[in-house]
Amino acid sequence: MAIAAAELILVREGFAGLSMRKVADAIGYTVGQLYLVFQNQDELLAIINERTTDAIYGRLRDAAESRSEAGPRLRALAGAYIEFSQQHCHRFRMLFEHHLPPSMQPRPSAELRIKRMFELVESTLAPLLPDASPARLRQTAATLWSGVHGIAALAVSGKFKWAGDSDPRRYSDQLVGTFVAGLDVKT
Amino acid sequence: MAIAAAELILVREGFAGLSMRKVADAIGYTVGQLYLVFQNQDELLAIINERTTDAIYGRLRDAAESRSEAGPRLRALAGAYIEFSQQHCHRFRMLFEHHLPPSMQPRPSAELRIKRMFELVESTLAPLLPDASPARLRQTAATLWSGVHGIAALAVSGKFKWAGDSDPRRYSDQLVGTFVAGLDVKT
DNA sequence: CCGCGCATCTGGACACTGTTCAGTGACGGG
DNA sequence: CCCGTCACTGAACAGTGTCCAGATGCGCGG
Repeated sequence: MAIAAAELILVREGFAGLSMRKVADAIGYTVGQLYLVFQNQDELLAIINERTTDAIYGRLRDAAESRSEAGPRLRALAGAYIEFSQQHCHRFRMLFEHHLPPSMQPRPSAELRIKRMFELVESTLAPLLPDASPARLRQTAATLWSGVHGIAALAVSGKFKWAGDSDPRRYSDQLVGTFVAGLDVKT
Repeated sequence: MAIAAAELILVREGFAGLSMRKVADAIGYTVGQLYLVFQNQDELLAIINERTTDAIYGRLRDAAESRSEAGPRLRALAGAYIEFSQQHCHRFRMLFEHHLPPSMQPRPSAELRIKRMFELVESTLAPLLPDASPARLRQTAATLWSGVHGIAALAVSGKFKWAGDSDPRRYSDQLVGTFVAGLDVKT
């Protein structure tokens, strides 16, 4: 399958080294044939990104099931996200660094997957905010998860190098822990 | 100057539309001449990124001076960061989405600038953690700032669209506010 | 078994990218 | 006036995404 070959190239050579000709060569196809299957390169990349989103979601779900209490569960979620970003840094980076041209709108299935991920965070966070309105719960989940994502993004970019300690798990644990503690204060 | 022209193209056409030929044409140079000034395209982009970092630093410093109390000051810092990312989304995106090839190591001045930015956050955070060790202070600053960066990054990518409320300032205020409240709990 | 029609696929072509470098031109000293 | 040196040019190379005229193969009617 073309998608599998493309993912292999992505993992091995990174986002910039992923060209249509390489994918075609890898599976014995012709470039032209590839354009009969995919509308253009962006569609292929978008499909890979959806698969990456699925993979992340799977990791998060597994991590959530490993703990029952809300606090540790959130920490496990964040840790799984960080870990995925480190292990599959090229796939992770492409997911957030590749942008569709304005002429192409994202496929609806892609937005569904993002929504599903946020909802997982939301439902994990819910027990900690029993009295919050749905809107507030959603906003809080988005805030916390953006923070976790920021740690993953900067870690993957190597911007933490200046700090002697470069284990991003420590940052995510501290972020989730402190944020949750702060939530308790306000209730 | 070539850099100014390149920044103009970047702002108008985005990161992907910034080619050496366009820069050369814009200032009446020849491509070859550009390669006498810059070693390659990556160096030009790296220089622009340094200027972007400077611009962000300036905004943060101004924002820090507008408030005296630590809490509001941190909120102002985060707000300025978010605002910059929205106003100069293309420059902001290139700063974090363009990666030097492994063969090129970053210029030392670039790392200095990043360090300077983190130190600004650190010194603003210091009054809230009077008893913390320098290492812990540094880690806490990195954690908080990564979170703020995550909000900016996701907002610029349009990943917040699914949430009805898309004003990223609200997220940053909540993140900083809750995080600081959480810090108080632990002391 | 032959010949025709159709769908499928191919490989080259086009416009673009970063990068290099042989050659052209201008300018100044003898 | 001639020659040397230097700056500069624009063409060339290898790569990219994308498209399409034409070849190629395949099935079916005769």
